[in-house]
Amino acid sequence: MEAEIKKILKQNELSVTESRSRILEIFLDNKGAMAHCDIEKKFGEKMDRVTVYRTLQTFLSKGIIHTIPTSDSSIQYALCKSDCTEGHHHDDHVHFVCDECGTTVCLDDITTPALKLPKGFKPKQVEVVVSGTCKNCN
Amino acid sequence: MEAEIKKILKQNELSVTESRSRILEIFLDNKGAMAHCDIEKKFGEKMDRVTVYRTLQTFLSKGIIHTIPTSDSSIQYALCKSDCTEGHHHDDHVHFVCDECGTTVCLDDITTPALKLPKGFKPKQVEVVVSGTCKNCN
DNA sequence: CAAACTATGCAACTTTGTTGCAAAGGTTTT
DNA sequence: AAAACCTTTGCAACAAAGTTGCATAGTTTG
Repeated sequence: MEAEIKKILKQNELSVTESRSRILEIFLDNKGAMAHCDIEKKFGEKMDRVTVYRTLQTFLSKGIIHTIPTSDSSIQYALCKSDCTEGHHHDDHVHFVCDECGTTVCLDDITTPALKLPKGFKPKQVEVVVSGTCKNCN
Repeated sequence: MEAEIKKILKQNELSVTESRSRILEIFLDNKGAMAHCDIEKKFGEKMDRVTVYRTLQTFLSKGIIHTIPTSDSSIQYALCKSDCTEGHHHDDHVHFVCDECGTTVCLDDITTPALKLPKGFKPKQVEVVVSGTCKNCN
């Protein structure tokens, strides 16, 4: 586990620090998506809020994590699949938000469908977020 | 126009006030989606921030407007089609966000596709947000 | 191990969203 | 058309979320 974390950070040309390792560990443990505040709560007072913000920013720009659109004002973050590299994401999977337990998961095997758009619109990325009841709450 | 605004408010059992009329007018003018701050800017100091928040909340709960999920922490609001009533929305259309001009539009004629989900997942609503270049920026 | 560089934590601040309450505005009744 | 009634608005004060600059602590490289 620790080796895996180190590997991911080094692959992305990031220095291996305690904060980064611990945040990355949480993402690896917890397969679902997390908002900033979820991460903050996990640490209590052991880590500064600012560090969490900056670490998430760094992970985002390196393509280690990606964001998931939501209808409230929270930003959900989730681990990218291993074949995501800087500037070359594979964010073409469907996301599922459970109305009961509130968790967000990536359905990595369900790819976003092709869509017919009106004339003049050139699509670059398609985001799909399905809400309903998840496997565990059913 | 004024008559139209009055009609919509009365249909939804809302008293016809200046703030509500003016916010609704902006939505009718400006066919695209708007975030809270866009609306605030349009008024300058003529309307209190709190009033904008409360008016949007009211319009949301009555089904006059709906929210559009985003990957940043802003919430986008857009007018519902006229066949939306309280508690019975028709939010099954695709949204398009332009990377160039930043505007968000509802593609009312493109409905969200049916999706095959893994076993145990029960979908209730499907949100689709496409980003790319819009008709005007092409 | 030391020098060079980068990340962290703190403080101060800005922005965004919420709540209670008195005053102003809309609606209804007569 | 005015009074009584109810709802909405604006203000103030607050809470939460996010940002920035800078000194200190931690990491990496030679």
